[in-house]
Amino acid sequence: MPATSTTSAQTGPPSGPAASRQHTLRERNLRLVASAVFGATTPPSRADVAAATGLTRATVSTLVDRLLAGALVVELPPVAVQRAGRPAVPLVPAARTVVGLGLEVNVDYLGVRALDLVGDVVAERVVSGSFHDSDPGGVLGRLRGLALEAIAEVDGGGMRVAGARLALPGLVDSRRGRLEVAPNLGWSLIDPVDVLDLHTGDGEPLAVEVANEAKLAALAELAGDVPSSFLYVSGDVGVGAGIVVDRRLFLGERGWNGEIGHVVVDPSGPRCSCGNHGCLEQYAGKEVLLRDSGLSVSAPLGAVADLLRSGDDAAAAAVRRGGQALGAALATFVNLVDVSTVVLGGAYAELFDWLGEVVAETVRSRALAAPFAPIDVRPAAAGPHAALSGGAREVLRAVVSDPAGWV
Amino acid sequence: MPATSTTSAQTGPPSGPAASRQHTLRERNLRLVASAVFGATTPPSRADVAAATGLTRATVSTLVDRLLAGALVVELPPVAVQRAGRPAVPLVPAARTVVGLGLEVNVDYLGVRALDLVGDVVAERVVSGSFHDSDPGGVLGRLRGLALEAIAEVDGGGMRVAGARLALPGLVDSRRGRLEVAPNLGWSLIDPVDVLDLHTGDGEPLAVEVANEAKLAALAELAGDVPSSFLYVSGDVGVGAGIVVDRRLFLGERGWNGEIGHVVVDPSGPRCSCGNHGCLEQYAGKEVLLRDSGLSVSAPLGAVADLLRSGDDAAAAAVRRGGQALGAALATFVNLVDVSTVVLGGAYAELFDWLGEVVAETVRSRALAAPFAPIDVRPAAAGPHAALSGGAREVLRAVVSDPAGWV
DNA sequence: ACGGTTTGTTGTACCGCTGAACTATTACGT
DNA sequence: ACGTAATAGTTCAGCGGTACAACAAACCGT
Repeated sequence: MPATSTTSAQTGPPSGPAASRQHTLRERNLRLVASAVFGATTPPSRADVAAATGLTRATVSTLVDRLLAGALVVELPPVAVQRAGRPAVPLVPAARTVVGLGLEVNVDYLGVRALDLVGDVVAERVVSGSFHDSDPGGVLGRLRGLALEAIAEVDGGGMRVAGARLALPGLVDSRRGRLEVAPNLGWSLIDPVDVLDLHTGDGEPLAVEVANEAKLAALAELAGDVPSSFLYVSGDVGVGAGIVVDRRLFLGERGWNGEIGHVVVDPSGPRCSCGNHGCLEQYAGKEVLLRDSGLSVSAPLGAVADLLRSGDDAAAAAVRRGGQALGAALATFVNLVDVSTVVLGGAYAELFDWLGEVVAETVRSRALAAPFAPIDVRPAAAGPHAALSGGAREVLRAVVSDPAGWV
Repeated sequence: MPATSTTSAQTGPPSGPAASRQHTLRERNLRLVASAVFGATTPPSRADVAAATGLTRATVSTLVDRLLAGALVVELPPVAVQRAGRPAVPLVPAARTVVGLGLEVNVDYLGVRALDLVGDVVAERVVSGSFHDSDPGGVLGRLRGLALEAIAEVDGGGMRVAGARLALPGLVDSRRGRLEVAPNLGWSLIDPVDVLDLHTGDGEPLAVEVANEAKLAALAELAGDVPSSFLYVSGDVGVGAGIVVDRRLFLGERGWNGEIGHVVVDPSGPRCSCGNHGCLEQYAGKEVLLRDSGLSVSAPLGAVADLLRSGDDAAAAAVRRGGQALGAALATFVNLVDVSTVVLGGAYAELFDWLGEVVAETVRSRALAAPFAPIDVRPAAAGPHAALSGGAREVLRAVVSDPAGWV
């Protein structure tokens, strides 16, 4: 439609929320029903869903039928409950029908993981390596190979791939799918989506969105027993964070938030690569912890844990110093965004037994809201390569929150 | 309805989003139309609204009729535009029909302001004073008196009061309407809504919500030409902030975010009342700026401006030091929440001519995202007592975003 | 004066939810 | 064994709300 150059008002094009038509009701209620089924602790019946959502059983029935047709939900055999009345048909997320793909390139590994709606891993490829100052094209080509294998496997099982998320350790413009800079990879100004050029089994182009690694790892925590709002801190060479409020990522203006690694802990401290002095990374970065423990910066973090277990003084001091710095930076973080739970992931999860208490004490003594709402510091519950699961989950969340597009 | 003790599923009560029925469409589209009229730069016609929203002219007509009936919108006389066709009827927000009430208790004044949908001030009462370590009951009683005067005035003009927001300089639990603590007032654990006990002209109880002063002041900036996401920093005795993303306040878990005053600028700095060392308030708080300029801590801030104008060295040094500290803290803030515009309000707006450049330079040199998206530092555009306008605007925003409740 | 153009209104069709009646399937009491 | 109560799920008329198309209103240019 050409611009009809209607004059007068400058209300602009339909930019904001769209008009609600009849089918908008369908979409919204379909999402409501899907959320009720996917979010329930016990497989609910249609009647349960009706009670939980406020819709009538009639409406729920038609909506559930649609979800069944789309293979997002399946019926379990009616369970004989000791009670009068027709037995209920439990509804559960469908296994192995629709999957989300998580992709990741990190400093020491790259990988792919496919999750289905139940949360099961249905395909996975992870390879270790060292990707410091690596060649983006080559590395992404390898990742593409892994992804194609996973897609083929998933496709062979008769499943559909709903989409993919690529996790990268750097500043990502999610909107344009562009990596601005990833210092630890030595990458800058890359359009990884073009390089990956992924397609589903039937040739359709596969939607790949790019996001920061720590933020997707944060989302992986939602699979476990975690409050609806928390900070997730991913300790690695760099230190990044994801802010989750109400089970959703808070991204700020462009998704470049959570850069806790460059909170200045002490302006008279050592110089950081970012140009400032005394950034958190200079106290609690993985390489610093290794070095101050008397190990090689390329050693695995488990070596520090081994030293700590054997009572090594240098390692204990390094971890103590790092923990205090991390606690101080987290107190600032908590004061600025107001979240009462902190999840320590990555290297910090591995060292939690020695690090947790120091961090918790420091945060609690410095956070303003601590007297009113105690701050919980806990280790990450998601397994290794959390960003893979987080990315896959995010794809599936989009499916559940807009089932209309998949039925 | 008693708990029917239905067994099986634990989907719980209808807690999340409610079911969408036919009238949900109405509500949503009514909001859409209202937003189109209220957000337009030029008074739009029904046809313009239809084009902007994607609704048909028929639907827009019926919805506009409802807004006209509810006196949220009025028609202007058709303007003879030099063009073929029937002249359009411009629609504008209705003046002096519905008002929002902003209330505030601060350290050196208390007041009430009533704004109508056009943004005009239709009633205002502000009294100066010193409320350091004051008696909550007495002060809130005085505020109640001012509010009653304003309500009577508004009511006499035939307007309806849609609600009220109370701004307080402290930690507020917005959900429960409770003030946890306001150090500079010397208040703690107050339920101001009960004390105020406000009613509209026709005896209905008036909904009063409590919020932090800096956050409401931030919302006042939305009246002017400001990007949709920004940080607002309110410099006074304490230093607070509001985070606005997408023209909405980001509140974190409980609305206790933005406590930039206690970002540690230098851990070897002077001790702060919060228990830490080297908090921003110890460098850029109003009293520190006055003291370091060689003035009494109770002097008005204009005195510092006078000294600066006359080229006083001590004042210049104090402001320079404060500006650098503020810039450093803001860089941390920007790194953690990702917002590319910083609005300096309160004392900092008054001193912007001398402070702005130092702050901007410091932020730009330290914020990680600065090379990719330059950070704009600007003075607040809202007038004095910004929180009053922000609170009133917030009430009206609620009306516009749910017009169904007011027609 | 008359066709062309844009605005706003009227009436019909259609879509999706509700509510009530109906069927299906179990438990329980006699 | 049989009827009654209880619960789950389905069917169908009714109704609210939007779209679409036709129409009336008010202006322009020639």
